[in-house]
Amino acid sequence: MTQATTRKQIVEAADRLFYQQGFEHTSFRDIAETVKISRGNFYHHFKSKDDILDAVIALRLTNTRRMLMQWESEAEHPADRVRCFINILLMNRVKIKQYGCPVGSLCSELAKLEHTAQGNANQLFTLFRDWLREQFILLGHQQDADELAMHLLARSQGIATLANAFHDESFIKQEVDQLNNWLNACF
Amino acid sequence: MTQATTRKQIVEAADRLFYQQGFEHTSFRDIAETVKISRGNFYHHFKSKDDILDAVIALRLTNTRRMLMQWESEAEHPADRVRCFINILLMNRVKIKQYGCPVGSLCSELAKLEHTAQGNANQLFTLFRDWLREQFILLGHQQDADELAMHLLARSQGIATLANAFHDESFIKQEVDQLNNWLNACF
DNA sequence: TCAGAACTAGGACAGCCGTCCTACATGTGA
DNA sequence: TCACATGTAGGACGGCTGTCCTAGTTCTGA
Repeated sequence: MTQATTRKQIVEAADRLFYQQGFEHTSFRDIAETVKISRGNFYHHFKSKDDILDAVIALRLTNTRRMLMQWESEAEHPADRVRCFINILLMNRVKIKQYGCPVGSLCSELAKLEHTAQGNANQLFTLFRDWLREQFILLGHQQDADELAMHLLARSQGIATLANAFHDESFIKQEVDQLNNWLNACF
Repeated sequence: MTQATTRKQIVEAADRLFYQQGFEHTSFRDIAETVKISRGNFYHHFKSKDDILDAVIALRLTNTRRMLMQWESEAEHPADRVRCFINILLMNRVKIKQYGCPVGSLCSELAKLEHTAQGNANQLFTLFRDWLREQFILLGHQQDADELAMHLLARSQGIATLANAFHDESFIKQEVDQLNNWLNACF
């Protein structure tokens, strides 16, 4: 197997496991068993566990950028683009119910660990924040675009946290309706 | 030192450390150094680490109940009581910026660990949920009291998560203003 | 064909984890 | 005063952690 594919498999397994079990709670053994690779062999591809975390965050950043670009091309009207964002709560509701939001839970964990990768992980939030702000500007909210973007991000985070805590999918639907109403009142 | 005081010290130190560093990331050594007690000596007071977690959750439940009762006695009008709830975001804004919400971050972590104490920790959320629902009923929202309670809880969680991720206190103030406006529109 | 790079397996390593044990100190009530 | 419960210190334990090493295999290009 080429280096590229093995490395990719490791990063993708780590991505999944970090989301499901948390970064600290996921050991090299867990990843090794998933990828079916020798435990001591990671260091040919990564120089430390933190290095894997960096790669996972980089992967998520790339995937997120791609998703945002796709939303832009799929939906012409900025309001429809924001609706795409709101809709991921619905689309991922089963996983959110089980594991919460991948961005929020990672940032929370790294904050508690005082981990140096905090800044990198927060870039995931910043990506959404900047993109949403852009859309709100296009909707005529030059003054309060960032405030609206942050408000929407916060609402989404709260929905994910409570849906996870109460293991309740229907709460997501209920709140997504309210978010769409809120958005419609924005323009 | 009597058993009661040592036990209390352990629980209070664990409470603080679990909040600041997370449950898994906090070791017996950490707690032992804080309380200045021998590491192997915990088992005279607790039979396992999970046992300490149970005691910490019990402590938080007691403190929360006391706080809710105090709000009820301090504020006659249900809207003012809900304002007390909203205000803890402001009062605890420095700690929230640093460590997030103690309830939300604990529940998120335990969910990822698939820990048996998940249910106990969620009781903290339920405590607030039931109490808020009660207030909304008194405000004349018999039909959607629980929905409003969950909505407010989710908003608070989101605010805490983002304030923590962006290390931004001012965002809390900004959103608390919006929450108060939302509450005023409720009755 | 063959040298050298790329890759892998498996185990050694130091250190930390939660847990448990034993020996000792302290306090308390008869 | 003394027996006994209560509380404590310190270290042993098995197991897991991330990291590193070495020996062997596989691949690749001249």
